[in-house]
Amino acid sequence: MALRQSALQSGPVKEASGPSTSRGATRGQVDNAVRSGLLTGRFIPGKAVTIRGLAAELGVSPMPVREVLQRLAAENALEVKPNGRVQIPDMTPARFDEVLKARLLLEPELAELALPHLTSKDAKDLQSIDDDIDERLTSGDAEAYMRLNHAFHFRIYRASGSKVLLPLIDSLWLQFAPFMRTVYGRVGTASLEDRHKEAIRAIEDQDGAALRAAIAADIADGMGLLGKEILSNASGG
Amino acid sequence: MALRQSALQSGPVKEASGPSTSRGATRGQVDNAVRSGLLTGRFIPGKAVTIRGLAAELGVSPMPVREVLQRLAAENALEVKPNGRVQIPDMTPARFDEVLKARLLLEPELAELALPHLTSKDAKDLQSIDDDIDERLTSGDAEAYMRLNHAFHFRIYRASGSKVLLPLIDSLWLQFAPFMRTVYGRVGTASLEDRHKEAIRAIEDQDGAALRAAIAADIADGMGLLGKEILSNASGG
DNA sequence: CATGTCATTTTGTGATCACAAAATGATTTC
DNA sequence: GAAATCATTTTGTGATCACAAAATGACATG
Repeated sequence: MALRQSALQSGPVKEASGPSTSRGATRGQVDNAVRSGLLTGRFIPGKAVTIRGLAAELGVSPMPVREVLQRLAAENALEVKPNGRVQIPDMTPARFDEVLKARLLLEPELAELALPHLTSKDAKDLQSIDDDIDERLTSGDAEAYMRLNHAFHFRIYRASGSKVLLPLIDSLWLQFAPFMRTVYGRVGTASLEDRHKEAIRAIEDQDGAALRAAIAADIADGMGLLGKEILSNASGG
Repeated sequence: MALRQSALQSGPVKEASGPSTSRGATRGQVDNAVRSGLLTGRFIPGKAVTIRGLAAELGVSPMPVREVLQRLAAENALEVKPNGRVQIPDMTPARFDEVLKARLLLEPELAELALPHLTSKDAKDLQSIDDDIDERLTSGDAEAYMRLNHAFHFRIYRASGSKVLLPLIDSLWLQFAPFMRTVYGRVGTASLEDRHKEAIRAIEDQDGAALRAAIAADIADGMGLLGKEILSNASGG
């Protein structure tokens, strides 16, 4: 089993909704399930993901699962090995450096692009999310923390209306999230600090340079913790 | 038909090679065919791509085509419309700006990362490619030019051994290539100038800053031509 | 002649099947 | 007892099918 805890979902994905819904609904459900599973760290790096297994778990046929796995493999969220097996890629120091570099190049940029579209209501929503995050950090709920941290960042990025940079960043998050989760499992979340409050302040002030700096610092801090861990575990199995 | 000229391939994709080859060979063939078709501009923006059509054209069943299209859609090289139809995305001014910005952020960076791995043999190969490019430019063979220009850039980028930045840049090229081709179809390739010679010189000198500058200038020049065109054709049909 | 309607065709989707490659585990062999 | 071998099971892949949604084009209607 490639999952950390229980199933991604208890029952079949479509059941009591009558004549189903729109085109590609099942694929969309599977895609969402796997994607959010990756982002919250419910998949373990190195573990294989089987088509039939996932299909059974989600109560669908292998077909939509096959397409979704190919899709995520194209985003480098999954790795298709030469024998066809699909697994969550292992993190390596080189890979980690690249992800960090790419994040630092793209995310501050997109945040600044989003800034003009961010209203004071957005700032309040972000504040609310950040409050939740603080709670989860102290309670040590890593999965909830990851979900909320993602929500915080992408609440900002999505405001940009970006159709190019946003998907690139999406791919990056899918790549480091599973590894991030394993680190939190080892060192806990208590020592985590973020620059969310500085980011919110920058949004309220509509200060582009400050927002850039806050996002960059947030990335550097968060990834710094991960970077230390990766060096101490050569091939963390 | 979504193709510009003839077929992507004349006959069936596997035929006289005995018991076929490795796992996922058919999918790989289809993927290569469509990918290189996109990069050389054989697909027209806005035109729909049908699964059965492509399958018939390549002489395979719809199955591997479905997976490949999903894959390319995940890289934003194709667009899955709400009704399930797959088409080559239309270029918009906003999209264009983002692609340009992303290219300028990522490609000079990756080029510099690749620099230490680039030998004098690579420089010679690049020189050879660039000579070919000059020929094609004067002869006006847009498709060959695009293929060679891609080969030039990615010969550099691939040397980095990157597993993260390279796929991101891959996605970007897949996004602007079809549009690029339509522009060349209108204005020709004669007016094209590039900074390839400066890049080669920088590689020979192992001068990181110079390589960055050459790549950035090459991107700005090449995309500048496209940018002027997009403004004069609101929704380029 | 333009417009709305309806039958026909095309297309994407999800499911199932058959097959070969690969992983797994028991068994044999040294 | 460790290692190699072989039968069994699991898994991915490509093909085919049935179905519903959507596109297409003919036709009727104003």
